[in-house]
Amino acid sequence: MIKKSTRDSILSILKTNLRINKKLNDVFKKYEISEQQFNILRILRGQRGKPSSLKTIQKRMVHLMSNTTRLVDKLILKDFVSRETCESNRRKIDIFITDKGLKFLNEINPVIDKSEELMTANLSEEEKNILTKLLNKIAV
Amino acid sequence: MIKKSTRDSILSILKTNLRINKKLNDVFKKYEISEQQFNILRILRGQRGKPSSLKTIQKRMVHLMSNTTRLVDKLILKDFVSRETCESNRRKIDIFITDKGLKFLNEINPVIDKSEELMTANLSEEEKNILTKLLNKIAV
DNA sequence: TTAATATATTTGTATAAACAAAAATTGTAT
DNA sequence: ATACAATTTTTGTTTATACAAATATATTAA
Repeated sequence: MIKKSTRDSILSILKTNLRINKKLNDVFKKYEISEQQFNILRILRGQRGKPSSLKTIQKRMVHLMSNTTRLVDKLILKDFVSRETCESNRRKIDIFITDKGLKFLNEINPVIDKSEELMTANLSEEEKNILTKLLNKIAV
Repeated sequence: MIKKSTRDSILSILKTNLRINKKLNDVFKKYEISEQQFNILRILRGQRGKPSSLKTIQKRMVHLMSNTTRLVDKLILKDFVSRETCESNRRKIDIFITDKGLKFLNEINPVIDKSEELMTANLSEEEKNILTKLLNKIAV
């Protein structure tokens, strides 16, 4: 028999995740980008000019999924990233964020940030830290 | 500027959710059922013989999504649920769990329960309760 | 009764995801 | 050098998801 505290906590995580995603997706939808595309842009920005390979992006993505290729395709269509084959290892491709991509990020990022602050507004600093600590002990 | 505690806590929720889903999906995959189908079966079992409409199921589902019809289709193919139009309101359909569905649930449920207990094994009772309480204050 | 509105479900369609297999390149052992 | 394995990316295919529109029935108001 499963403990009530266990079931409740797991269920709360799943449900809270859904609520968060819903709120975030409202923003993403408004800016006509998907959450995954947004995450890729942020990973690329973090590189500060250095290129990333698909593999690197994939490893860092929150939603590690198979089709980074096609996600990047879509970002290229929007002219948010560029792609060229890596000189030193021609299996790899180098992916960069463009100025347009950076500009877009600068526009949407504060909106996302504000949404996240709002979502956690009922928690104190300490509570947020406790929450993070507890979550990091789950399913490790 | 977003607070580190905010970003960390939100990110922890998203990532923990992914880890949990991964573990649960391992079980679901082994039993050749999807998480959503499993949840529908549990909702139906909770009815103890009383029928549910699609609407009812949809409202109770963790992943409230549009296509409950097609999920039920799949459960019918497996002979886990039955469907008939409601006599008193012919817009509705009555959905029941079959004996085969119940038997299946009894088989997979303890495996899921055990997986959930394992995932939260690093937390005490009290910690799990705190976690649930904190999560329920987010994105409400 | 008829029309308008609301409710419940189904269907169509476009997009995304999961997964496996293929293709291209590199590294290694013999 | 050749063959074999490993790495990285791409492609194909099946299934799932989101969303809108369509269908069927019921309810309400004139």
